[in-house]
Amino acid sequence: MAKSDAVRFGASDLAQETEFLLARARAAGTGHANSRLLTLGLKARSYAVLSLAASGLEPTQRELAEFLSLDASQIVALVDHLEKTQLVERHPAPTDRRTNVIVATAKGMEMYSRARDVAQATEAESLAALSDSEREELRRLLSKITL
Amino acid sequence: MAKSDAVRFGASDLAQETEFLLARARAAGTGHANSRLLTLGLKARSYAVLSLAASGLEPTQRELAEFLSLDASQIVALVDHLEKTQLVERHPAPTDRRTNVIVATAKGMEMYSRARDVAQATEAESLAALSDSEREELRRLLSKITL
DNA sequence: TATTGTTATACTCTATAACTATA
DNA sequence: TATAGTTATAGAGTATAACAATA
Repeated sequence: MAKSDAVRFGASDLAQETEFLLARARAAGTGHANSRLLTLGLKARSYAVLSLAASGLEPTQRELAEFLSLDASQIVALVDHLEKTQLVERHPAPTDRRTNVIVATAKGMEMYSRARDVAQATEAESLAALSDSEREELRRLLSKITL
Repeated sequence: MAKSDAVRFGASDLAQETEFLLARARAAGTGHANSRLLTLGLKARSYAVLSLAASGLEPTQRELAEFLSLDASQIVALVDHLEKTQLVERHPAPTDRRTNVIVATAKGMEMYSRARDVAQATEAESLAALSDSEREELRRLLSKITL
């Protein structure tokens, strides 16, 4: 049985469900991104944290948890790792001593620059079947339902 | 700090990445679907298996693994559970005694009918921000990159 | 030799609760 | 009382390798 025989299920009810297509697309996309980013010692999740740390927006850990749909305790582990590799730092917030603001170090900024190139190349590959205007439309629709 | 303060990151580079939006949309969608389907004793993954079992396409376990992007060993557990609750049956394939074909029982067909209604209602809710034509366009774009 | 289904195992991810220090 | 961060832990999801039966 050839590996591509399962394409016949493309006609199934399931394959018409947007939720299923969404899950399938992101499984493929995240898999791709993880294997590429791994060459830089990052994964999709630590890349996301690094990106926000490098944004200049000075996110707190609580904000990272909310925006990335992760639990606060997971952010601790991710920031621990990024801090250990000296890509980000925890800065005490001047207004609230309970709060840490996460900012990228110079090394982190440089790593982010490289990682973003990798991420964008990966994305282009994942969306290779779409035209430029279709990619733009997909992004528009996704941000409409998710932001 | 109010919970919705993290929307300010909507302007970040990360929020412009399709991969990130994809991951976010499916996390919300699968979460929704799981909690709704749980009232029927199903999850998104067992619903997907049941759907294909009920399709009349007679998938093998290997085909289920491939089409659902899951490992063969995970299919074993999912089919075990669905078989234990008498929603599907393993039928020996006439052409190859190694192979099982997974088919829905009468009870499974009836359950699928109800579960599909739930899944479609959930999907409509997840995509509430989109017009009908936008939903159709999103589905078209996703199936283009994933099938 | 290769493949289907199975079992076992380990690793990652995710969710929960409890604790501390601050507010 | 409530919140930010932390720790610990358990459950779910995922990946890998090895095995028996069959091709």
